[in-house]
Amino acid sequence: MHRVRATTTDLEQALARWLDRLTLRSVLSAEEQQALLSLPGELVAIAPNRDFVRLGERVDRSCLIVSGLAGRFGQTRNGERLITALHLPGDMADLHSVMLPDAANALNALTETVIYRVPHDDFHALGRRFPMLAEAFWRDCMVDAAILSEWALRNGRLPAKARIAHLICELSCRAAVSGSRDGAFDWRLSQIQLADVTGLTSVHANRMLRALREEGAAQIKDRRVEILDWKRLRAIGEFNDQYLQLYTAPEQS
Amino acid sequence: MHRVRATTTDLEQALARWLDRLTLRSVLSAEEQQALLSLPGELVAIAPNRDFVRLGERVDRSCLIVSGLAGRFGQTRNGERLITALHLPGDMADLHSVMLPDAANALNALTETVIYRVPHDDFHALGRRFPMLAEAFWRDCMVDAAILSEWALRNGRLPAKARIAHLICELSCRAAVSGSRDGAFDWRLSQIQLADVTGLTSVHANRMLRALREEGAAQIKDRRVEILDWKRLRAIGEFNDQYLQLYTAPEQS
DNA sequence: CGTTGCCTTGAGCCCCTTCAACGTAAGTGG
DNA sequence: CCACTTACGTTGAAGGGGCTCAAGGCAACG
Repeated sequence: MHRVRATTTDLEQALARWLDRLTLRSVLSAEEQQALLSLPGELVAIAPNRDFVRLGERVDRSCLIVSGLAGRFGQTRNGERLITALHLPGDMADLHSVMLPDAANALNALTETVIYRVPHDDFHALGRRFPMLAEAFWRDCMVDAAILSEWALRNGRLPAKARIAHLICELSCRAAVSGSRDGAFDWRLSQIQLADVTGLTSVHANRMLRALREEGAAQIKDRRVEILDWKRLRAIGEFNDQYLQLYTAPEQS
Repeated sequence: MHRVRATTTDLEQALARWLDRLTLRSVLSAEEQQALLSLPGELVAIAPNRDFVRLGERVDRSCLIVSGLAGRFGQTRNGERLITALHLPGDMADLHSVMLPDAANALNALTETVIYRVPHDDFHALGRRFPMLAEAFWRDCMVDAAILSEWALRNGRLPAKARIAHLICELSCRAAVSGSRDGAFDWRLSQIQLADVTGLTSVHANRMLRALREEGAAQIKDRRVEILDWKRLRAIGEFNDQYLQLYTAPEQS
């Protein structure tokens, strides 16, 4: 973990994406938007497979994912792991820590990842100065909670193949490849990590990926996923993007 | 569903409990506390097994559980259900709907339940007048999210018996029977509902309950659970109450 | 050019499900 | 007070989805 220079455009892009996420569901004035984009912080590069928030640690900053991919990890006594959240560039991965600074889960870089650490104090200051921003933060956290709730249902009640199909659909939507649904996008998850997201073993995840490939739904190759038949994949995963709240018209409240 | 009279003391108690929940983690002035206790609303009794928030519905009020027990339900295409949250008296079951009014999950009365419907407008007004209350609301939602995250881990990576033991431990803590851990408390969940919480079938939930009874960990009888050996139950369920945030000293921020 | 991490495939087993039957308690209407 | 219904709990037998264990392949990397 070391400080990073020369990626300011990446940072601007990530902040802009987060702003997009917020304005998708909350109404923010130009001044509020500018204040958000001016949040101070520190760019840090994290090596693959390293925690940048450790379990039980008390944190005083939240992490915006600038590039790469991050996961929230839970772990049982005998070392089995479950990933309870995935965070793409433009996600404020642990905004919740502003309210609950004692990390109940570790945050781990699943690939080479660059994060931007923003002090909690600045969120508090911003929220106090602009109540609508405070609302937007709260709302953003609730979207993450809605995703988690969907994951609980998926991992609790869907069979293995459906779980994987569902995840592919979700990441396709969140990566905003949209437009043509039959397309391809970056897939940085190893099969081991995929298994940790879906509550399976990597052996079985592998077999289910094969099944999805053989029936022409989707295939993963060279760190990319190709969606061969969106409708079929969506049907297998019983996927409905409503919970992602992507089309919630923000309302003045 | 009909209006209710004559339970004003129950209501006061439930509001007081919710206030306790909040002040456990947030610092609130006397004025803020009074404002919270004065929240307007409507008392409604819900018959067992009835939804009081329907899937997809747009809601404009949040529900405080006054008495009874409520569950948040997810459902797969072929009708399998999963309960992703349980709410006891004193819980504002869908405070999150203040930020996301489109219900992504149904809320269901698991027993005869009385709720107190508080208009979203009043939360907004309160949050604007008292920023610390807005923070307390946000924080309260994050505690529910932390519980959900733990449930995802439990249902995704623990075997059946451990899942049930874990749930019993959690509800024991949340019901605040505390003090002596080896004790008894109300248990209103049928085995079918227990299975829907833990992602099992009721048949297997039944067998695991028998196992827990036979090894002297806990037993359920006549709508009550008796914890026979707290340490053993806790070990079986790999339970650690940290995620419940019960001992988080509230800090001035 | 050995090491390391990940993907792939096979064989056998087990936890949990499915299916089915029966018991019990509470409620309901005659 | 008694048939009838309904909901829930209990138990057995059999099957399957996913796990475990094991081996081997490939690509990247130092």
